[in-house]
Amino acid sequence: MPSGKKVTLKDVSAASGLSLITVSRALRRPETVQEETRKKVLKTIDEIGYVPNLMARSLVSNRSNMIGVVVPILTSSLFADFAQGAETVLKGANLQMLLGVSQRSREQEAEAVRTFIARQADAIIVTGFTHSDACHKLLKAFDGPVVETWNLRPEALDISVGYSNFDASADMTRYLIDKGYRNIATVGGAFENNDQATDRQNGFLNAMRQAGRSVPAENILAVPNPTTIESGGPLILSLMDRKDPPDAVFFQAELPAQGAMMACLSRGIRVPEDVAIAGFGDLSISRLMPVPMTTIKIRAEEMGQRAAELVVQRLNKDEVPTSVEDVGFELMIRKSA
Amino acid sequence: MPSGKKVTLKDVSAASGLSLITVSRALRRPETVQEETRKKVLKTIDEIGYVPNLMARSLVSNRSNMIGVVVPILTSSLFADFAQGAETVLKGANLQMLLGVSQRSREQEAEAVRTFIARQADAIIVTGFTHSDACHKLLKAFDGPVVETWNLRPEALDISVGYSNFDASADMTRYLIDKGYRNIATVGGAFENNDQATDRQNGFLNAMRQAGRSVPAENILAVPNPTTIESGGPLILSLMDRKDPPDAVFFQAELPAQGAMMACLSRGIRVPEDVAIAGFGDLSISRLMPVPMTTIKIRAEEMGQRAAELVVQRLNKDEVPTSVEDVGFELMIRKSA
DNA sequence: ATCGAAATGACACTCGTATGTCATTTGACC
DNA sequence: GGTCAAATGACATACGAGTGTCATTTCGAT
Repeated sequence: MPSGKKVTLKDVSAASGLSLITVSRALRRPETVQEETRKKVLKTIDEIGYVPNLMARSLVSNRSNMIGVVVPILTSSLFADFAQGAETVLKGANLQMLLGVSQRSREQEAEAVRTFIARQADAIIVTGFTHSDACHKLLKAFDGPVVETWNLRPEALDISVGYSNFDASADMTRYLIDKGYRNIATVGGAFENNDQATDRQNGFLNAMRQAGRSVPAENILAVPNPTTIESGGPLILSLMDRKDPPDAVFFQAELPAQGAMMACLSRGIRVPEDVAIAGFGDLSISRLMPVPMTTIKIRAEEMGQRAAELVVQRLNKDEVPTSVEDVGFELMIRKSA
Repeated sequence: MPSGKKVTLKDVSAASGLSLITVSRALRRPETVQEETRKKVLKTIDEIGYVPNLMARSLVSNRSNMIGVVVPILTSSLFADFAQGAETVLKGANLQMLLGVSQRSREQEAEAVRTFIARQADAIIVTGFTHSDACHKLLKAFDGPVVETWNLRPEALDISVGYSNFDASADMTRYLIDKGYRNIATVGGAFENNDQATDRQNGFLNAMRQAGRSVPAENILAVPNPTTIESGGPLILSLMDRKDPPDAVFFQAELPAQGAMMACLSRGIRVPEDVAIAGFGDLSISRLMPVPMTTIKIRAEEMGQRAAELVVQRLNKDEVPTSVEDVGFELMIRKSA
């Protein structure tokens, strides 16, 4: 273990022969000390390797400069994009991101939020609007900006940055209907504690209803949580084995859609001739697949950036004009449907 | 902004009518207070929503329970897996992960490390062995476990957990040679400040040399940093347009390999008949591609877990038997080469 | 009622940094 | 040598939690 001990301001003071106060001033208000003194301090700091203790500083200033961010999982491109977007903006504002992973469990989300609060985070960014009572209470009592992301809902706690999962899903469904598909199945996933997934499902059902289409129960399917590329293949193959197979399948998550397409192609099932496939999420590979995927593009990185930007604005006491920001989505009509 | 003010132990004391000391004891050494008192304290805490200030606690205990982790990028499945692995283990040990993204820049890495130290992180986990002088100095002076990951190198600072990029690359190269490919090209990427990429390149070159194969300069290619799925297609198409195109291309990164395969297939270039493609990284889709990808599996999540586990062990003052841990890799021989 | 132990409280001090008030030193200028 | 401002220093206090020492209160057992 590389070892040195903690070097404090006091050590800098001792090593430089200057008083603690002067050293402190040289760093915090350089204009109040002589240039020469300041240089001496900086030189000493460099020599003995002093790094200021931000925790102690935070205790005094009542600002930790840390921002808590909760994501359901990291190992999903979109959430990684989101986290990366947030991290970039936060770093630019000299803020440290605290990352928590909830695994889509309300308890883990609450635990992460509790930890952020205990660590004196200045703001908290969470995914979705579905929280446990405890978590809700914590966030409401929290003294700082709270951003809910990845969806739009009326019951926002404070700020929200997202897109309408309901509308996105409904738009895609309408597109499929307009395209003339008559036997449309849908595959949801990761419903637990997940308003995004629920809204996607409802968006589909609503659009179908509005078009006067009934949806037989066997056309509403789901893959286990977390959604993976592996789950799509077996599912669509079992669908295609039916005597009245669907002519279109709308996957409410991208990975299973990709897996489904791969499975179809390797079984000689043509996409979209034999079955159309639509996804949700638009990963970078989707466009390059053997049959480019028709899907919904989500601006995950931008969402992370905006969430962070709004936090920064709030913390700087600038007003935040709108507290609900819709970053939108985009139907990517390609070949697969 | 949800608002409440900071609630301190003192407030609990006031609200409960108990002295500060008793409240403190009720929490820290429950056996020294009466059961009834303890309950009263807990009830008050719940009522007024007290959350302990871990920063203040850390100041005294000299332990922040935060662990800094630097990754080059988050938006790469493997690094996300790695971070997720680390996060899971750290959370299990009641440790908070501080995530820093270096974008493969030495300066940003150094900056992240400096921040971790300033925030009193108890341990630091970095990617690779290539650090700026400043960063190296910081890590050497750091008073806590330092883990270098994603490679194995003799010049480790402290602990290291990784696999041999050199060997992995060399193994794949030998496999291609043994398979009878005679005109093998390679595509590297993200070489800047990246010992992993460098070692992969050298592993290839070394294996070729040992097999008595010369590698013409035009067979050594690179994609820009960061590596993307988009870069693979144009590159392999230009290769295949040569009058003496390679019969195998070893991509030292997975995404360009995937992009290359997709591009070939949509151009009617058969894989592996017209050109074999090998990758490095084995993302979950690789196995499911139209032509399953021959590649090298890296245990990214496990690497993150082990790095975190070793940190936890060290912090618990248990001995860490080996300070160099090889998590290995695996050649995944599939159809594409 | 008395004794003793357990429970609780009071006070001082620590961690590293920051700041406000006031005192002292330094140096330049006349 | 005297004056004044700038630079520096000393001291106290704060942030929130925690500990050590010692004093006081409470309560049960005798």
